[in-house]
Amino acid sequence: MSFVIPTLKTLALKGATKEFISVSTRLFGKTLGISQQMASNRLVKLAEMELIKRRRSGRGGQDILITREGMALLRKEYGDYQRIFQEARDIELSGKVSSGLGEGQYYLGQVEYIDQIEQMLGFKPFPGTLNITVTPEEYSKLDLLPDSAIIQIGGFEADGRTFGKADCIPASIDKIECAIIIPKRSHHTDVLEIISASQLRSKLKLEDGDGVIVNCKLRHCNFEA
Amino acid sequence: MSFVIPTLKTLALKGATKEFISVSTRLFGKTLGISQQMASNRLVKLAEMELIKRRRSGRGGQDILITREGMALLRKEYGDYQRIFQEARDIELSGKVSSGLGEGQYYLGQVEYIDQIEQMLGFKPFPGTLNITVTPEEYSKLDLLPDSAIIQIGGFEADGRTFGKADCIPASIDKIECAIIIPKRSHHTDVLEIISASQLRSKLKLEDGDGVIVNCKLRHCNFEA
DNA sequence: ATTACTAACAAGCGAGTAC
DNA sequence: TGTACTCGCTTGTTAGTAA
Repeated sequence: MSFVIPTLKTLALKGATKEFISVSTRLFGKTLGISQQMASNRLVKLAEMELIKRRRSGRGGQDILITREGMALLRKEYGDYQRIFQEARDIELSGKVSSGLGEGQYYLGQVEYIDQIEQMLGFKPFPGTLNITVTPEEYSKLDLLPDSAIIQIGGFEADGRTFGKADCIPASIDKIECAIIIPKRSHHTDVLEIISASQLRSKLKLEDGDGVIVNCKLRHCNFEA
Repeated sequence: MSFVIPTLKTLALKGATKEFISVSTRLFGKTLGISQQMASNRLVKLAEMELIKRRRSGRGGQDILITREGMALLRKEYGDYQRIFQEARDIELSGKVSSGLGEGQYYLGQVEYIDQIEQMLGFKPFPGTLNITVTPEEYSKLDLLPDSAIIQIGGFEADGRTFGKADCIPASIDKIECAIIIPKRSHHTDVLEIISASQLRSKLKLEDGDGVIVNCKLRHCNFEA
């Protein structure tokens, strides 16, 4: 699957990031230095992976648009290069405090999750989340994070039910240590759920609609064991 | 050769950009999701291509450092992503006017070169170059340019001599149209040679040591024919 | 513990071709 | 024009192993 990134990148450079662009397999193959057949094959596979959307256009042609997942892949790649050239400005997400129970809330009622969070993040979470509504553009900044910045919370089974996995991203709000928690299954793109050792809403005197900035913590990545 | 970029990128993320880092083929393979043998193989090939430098370190280990050529490759890749995410700030190189005959000068005495420049760049070059001394860091910004921004001037033979190729990059200085000319063979990393329709030195009233900024022109890239 | 060879296998690729 | 299938050939990959 080593062709995925270069192929996607080439499509992105042609402008398939925002709208459908017309792509012929012959010309596309030429720009990639491969045959028409392989170009066709790659587009088929990319479509199967749901990294691009394809649409037939009159007399045999086709139009291509990169999906959200595809863009997330490219954005992560971009983040890598920013880090290489040390222009990785800190990743900050800004949004507004909002009410409503998120799914992350649910995690804080399960002992297995609480124990994992305490062990992995170093604090015992307050049993409640602070919800922050962000724009999809802000949300997509999370894709810039390297894998090393993401802490996986494992799922488990209890009472015959399965409890899913979640990603945690260590962060801070107004210098207060916290973490973004993202349940693996559910894909919102507009609300961040924040956990912390204390109740952030009262500690920071936040009310619905107040603007907040979440600073994601980056760690240096080393070889894995 | 599709492994080159991902392998180099991984090494860069580990810190092989500035100094030798210790790399074991087993662990390196693990981070790349390939076998120890393949990791070894890739490092050998990267070294053959002179994209990395290798050095043995005690009891079988090895140290890796990415070469200038390797970094140039990564920087070009980085430029692509900047363009995808539309954060491609204009590429500007700043330096100081200097004297001395550059090699580019030589091109402007050959009719075959003059004709090509006029045809490709749209102006008949003044028979002399403006030399601009830049830091290696500034110079390396040229690696961010996409291939589509670079115009190739072909070589030729005459009088039993071979005359080499050159790259031209359309640019401007103080809104005056010009181009950077880079002979293919010679690798300076500290002086830019500028050609233009008129004598820039007199037109812009420049003297040795004056600071100038060269703005590279980017064109939109489309599918090639 | 290393690195890197060889041999067997798998995956990637392009030519030819059908639609 | 266009896409995409099958079929050989080539290349990439791993296991086993030597150093």
